Amino acid sequence: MENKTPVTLKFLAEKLKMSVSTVSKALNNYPTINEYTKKRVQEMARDLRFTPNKSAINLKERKSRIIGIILPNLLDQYFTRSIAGVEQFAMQFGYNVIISQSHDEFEKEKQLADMLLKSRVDGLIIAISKETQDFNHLYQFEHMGIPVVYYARNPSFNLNCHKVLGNNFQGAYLATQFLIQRKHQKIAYLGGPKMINFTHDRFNGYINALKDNGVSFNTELVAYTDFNKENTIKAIQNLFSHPENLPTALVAFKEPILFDAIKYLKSINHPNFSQIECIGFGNNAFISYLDTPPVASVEENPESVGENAIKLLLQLINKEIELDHYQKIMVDCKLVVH
Amino acid sequence: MENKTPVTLKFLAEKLKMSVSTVSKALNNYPTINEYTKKRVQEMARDLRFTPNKSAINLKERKSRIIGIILPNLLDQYFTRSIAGVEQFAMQFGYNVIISQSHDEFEKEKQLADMLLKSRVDGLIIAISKETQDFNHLYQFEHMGIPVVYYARNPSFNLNCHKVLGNNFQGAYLATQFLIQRKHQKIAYLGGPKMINFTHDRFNGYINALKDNGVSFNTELVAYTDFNKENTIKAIQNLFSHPENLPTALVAFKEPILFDAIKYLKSINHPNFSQIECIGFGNNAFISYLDTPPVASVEENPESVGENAIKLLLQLINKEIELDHYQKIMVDCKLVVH
DNA sequence: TTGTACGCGTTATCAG
DNA sequence: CTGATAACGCGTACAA
Repeated sequence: MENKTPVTLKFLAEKLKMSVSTVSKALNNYPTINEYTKKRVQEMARDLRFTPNKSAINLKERKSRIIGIILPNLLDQYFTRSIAGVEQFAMQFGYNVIISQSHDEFEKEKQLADMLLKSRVDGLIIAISKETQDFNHLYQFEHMGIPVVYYARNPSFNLNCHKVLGNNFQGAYLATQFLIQRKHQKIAYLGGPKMINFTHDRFNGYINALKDNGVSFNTELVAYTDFNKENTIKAIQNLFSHPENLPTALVAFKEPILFDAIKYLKSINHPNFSQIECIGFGNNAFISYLDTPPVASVEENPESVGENAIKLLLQLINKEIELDHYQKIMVDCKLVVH
Repeated sequence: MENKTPVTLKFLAEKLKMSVSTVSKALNNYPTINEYTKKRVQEMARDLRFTPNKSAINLKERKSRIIGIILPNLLDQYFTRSIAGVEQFAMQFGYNVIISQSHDEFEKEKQLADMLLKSRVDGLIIAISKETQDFNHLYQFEHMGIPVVYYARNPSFNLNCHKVLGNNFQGAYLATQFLIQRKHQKIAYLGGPKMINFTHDRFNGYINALKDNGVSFNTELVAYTDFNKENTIKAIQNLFSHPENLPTALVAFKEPILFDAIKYLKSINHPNFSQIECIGFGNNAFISYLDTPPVASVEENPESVGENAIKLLLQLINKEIELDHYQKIMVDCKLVVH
């Protein structure tokens, strides 16, 4: 099946003994083209499987109808779920989506940003890597008039940018309040890496829920970990090391980490294990398979976060919102009781 | 920050009072350009943040250095894991990757294929949707000389194409053999949707392991389900409905389904529950949190499947392998004991 | 060593 | 109703 000559407009035109412009117009259903001519052209195009070259169109139109997404990790369900929200809306408005993962590395993120810039995406949605402190690779986009929406992960506080974020404060507040209503007074908080700045918001939600409900706060009930299992165990050991302040409940910043914690407590046969009630962020589908599941989960609605991000981005692309009129959208969490 | 004039080669040339071609050559480090000129051009390009327009280059070079990936679902860890293998290798050879999900719908898959075709990807890696029977949308690629590698999911038997598949036969064989070695004689097989054709391979692996080890086969020990929990429960009820043929072990085609099965058996307090040993395909990371985990998992090495797919695709792109010299690569599974 | 001219595939303008 | 022509941004033979 030789294919020396790609099927282009010119090729069709030669076959049909017409001009390239007529062929183009016929295919695009211009009203000024004779019906019979249209038929001929369109049939020939179909038979020869003519496929318009998007690069040529992009070049001409000076836009690509492509949205770029950069996210840290496709193995994290939060992000894959968020994509669904983006995709659906983008498609609906005639945009395609390029998904790429930074693996939480700054260098990789920069590389991906450059590639998307060269591809002249019409907009970028990004959840920054945990290493990202410098934003030059992203400023470039705005410098070229390409809108960027930061989502899921909050960049440094004083950065002027468009953001769509989960309401971490409210999520942690809900969780803590729920546990208080279940008569817990010693509620521990297990936080995440401090450089991920939603850690603070969640902590504040926890603190405020305590305060608003008249439960006293105790630093012995707070510990931090990262995504490393051993560090989580250390943190848990810490939390449970004060006999006069033994936690009866636990709020954790992320579910898999919570699972590690539960597993550990169970493994050491913690005396009050069966009374301890836990809540984590995530609402992982696997919870239904656990024998000692968390009492509830903070559902972060990542699809909705993605949807809000793409909606905002499309408004920016269509200039319904000024590029430098920075928006901040918060998506509320929901408490799901198991 | 106005940006009326996009920074193009022409723009740079005017600024520098040189010709466009000189600028182009300088940026591409042509040996025929004076060192001093190069310096000037490159500095100016950097200062003005010149970013080459990929559409223009694609048009000129008649290729995009982009690989398209279509897969059914980003929520399935098998597929997201497989992407890692593809990405790494593609990047290394200067290719970028466009990931898109068909949501296991034929129409969506067709739509995505068309868009990738228009984008003139240099190659396509696809795990077909479960609805895909017709392959015209994929033939188009080969018709235009663009190689396609089918991976993870096996298209209909008599389709001539390049394939990279998990060795499902071997995986099921390993699992069954392992259970036999642990003295099981009544090993049930829980298969998946019949239209997903690896179901047959796995069943054959099961059968052959039985035969090779002198264990008799019994149809009462075989049932099929899909991804619906209720159907799984029905299948399990079926398997355990013959008192004279009660399974003591179970091989399941996919882990989440196996978890449903285990959960059900536990919920009804099946008398010999604690003796039953199970193995499923997947090796899900959450297994470590289960109280009654499968005794082992069939690790399908999706990263390796992805890696083999991209390697093959690159060979096809580089014409190291003829487009119509169809290849079939099998990636072995590994048994992981928990 | 640098510049000129052309073409990649498409669409839009304007003339016929 | 149809066709010639220019332009989008870039790379490269060929000319100077």
